[in-house]
Amino acid sequence: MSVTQPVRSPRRRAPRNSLNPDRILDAAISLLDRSGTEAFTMRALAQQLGVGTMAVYSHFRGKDEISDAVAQRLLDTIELPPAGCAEPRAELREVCRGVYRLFTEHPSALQLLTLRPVRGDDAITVIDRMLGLLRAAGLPGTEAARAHVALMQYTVGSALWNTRRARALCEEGARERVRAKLDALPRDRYPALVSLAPELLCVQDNGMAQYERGLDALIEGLLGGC
Amino acid sequence: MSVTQPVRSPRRRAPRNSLNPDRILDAAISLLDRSGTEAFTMRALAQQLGVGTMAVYSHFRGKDEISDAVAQRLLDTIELPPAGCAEPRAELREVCRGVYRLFTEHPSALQLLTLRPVRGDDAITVIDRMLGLLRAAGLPGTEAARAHVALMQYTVGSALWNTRRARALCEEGARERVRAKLDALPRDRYPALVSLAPELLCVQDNGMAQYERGLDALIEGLLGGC
DNA sequence: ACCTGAACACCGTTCAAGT
DNA sequence: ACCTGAACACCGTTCAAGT
Repeated sequence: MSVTQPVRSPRRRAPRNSLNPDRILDAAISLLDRSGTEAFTMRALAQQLGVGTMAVYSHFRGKDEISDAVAQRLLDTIELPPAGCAEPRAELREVCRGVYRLFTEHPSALQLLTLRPVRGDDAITVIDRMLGLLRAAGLPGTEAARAHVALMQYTVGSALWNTRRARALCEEGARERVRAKLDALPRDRYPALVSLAPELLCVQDNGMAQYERGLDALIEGLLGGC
Repeated sequence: MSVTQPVRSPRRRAPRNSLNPDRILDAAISLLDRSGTEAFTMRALAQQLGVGTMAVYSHFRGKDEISDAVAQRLLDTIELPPAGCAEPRAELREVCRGVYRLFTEHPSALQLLTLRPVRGDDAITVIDRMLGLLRAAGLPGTEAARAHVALMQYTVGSALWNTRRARALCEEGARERVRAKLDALPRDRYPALVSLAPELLCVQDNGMAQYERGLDALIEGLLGGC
């Protein structure tokens, strides 16, 4: 028997300084967006970078530090409307939509944030912007703070709800199973649910539209007659 | 050298049928509440039950099935107010508060739900109840479905936000670090944030009160003049 | 049938070593 | 300094074996 060369990836030694924090974060985000938090592994990350597993540790203390940096970087990419582009109420709406969009476009960012308290995970610019708009809309200080937190909570909850649903529907025959379950429900025990089942399914298929409806209601309730 | 007995846990063979699904779920919930999802391990679970790791597999297909069952069980323990105890609006509020309370009392339940799509994770009774109340409050079918989803999203988001914050504050000196960071912010770049920093911190220290404020606003916005 | 330990294929990370 | 593979202490789960 002759000695054969290894078939799988006879990876050469990576050239010096080919790796840097930015390249690592790019790869991490792409990996997370493509395959989710479960597949986000130091080994997978290194492989995507074409580098030995331990090479990453020269640039980050460990996986947690990478996760923190990813979260921070994504939060900083939230797209905000130009300042003063509309009346405060409408502009506020746009800011919230920007936050929602980020979280639905990067579902794993949201998961990262929920999994573990993240160091310095504040989207400072966004917070300041929202608070300013709430004050401009006529809310006194404490009320503005309260309203801001409520808006963020609703936004995070909506994004989470929708990505969860999206993931669940990916499974084979999930839609049919839900349908069958709803149809099998005793009408006399759950009258409202059974009669509104189609509406419920339809509403949830329309993530962004549903988010905006609730957002309008929440803003209306928070700002009131201001 | 003499052969010594093993010092650590010379656990006897567990008596037959001492284990059952309910006991396992109890242990799982207590473990999750006490130590969080990170410590929720098949090995830790078995140890808490005083049993070999593989014993659990005689009752559940695997960890995922246990997680599903835990989620289902917790959702079924949501405490609801007696039906017809108040006018629909007030009763609806109570139902939402019940959902919020469950999620803040069992933070890991929320994490379980966000980590993975869970089979049959519907709190059927709660959904039916909320839909019924929304209709009783005067909303037409589609609007009731929309409102229900919005309320759940806000509730989940609030609970998540607060447990996250609670966990973050557990860390040594976390409070001081946040304070310092806010103080170090340039006032001219983030005027609203800097001036409202105290209010922001205060609002977030008051989870349930903040939740109820936002809830009232949301219900107000959703039901409007109904 | 129910419970067991050994073993397997993973994971994050430590360490000593190469360049 | 940056990158490497081997090794360690974990994890969920498969398997063959005990009672």
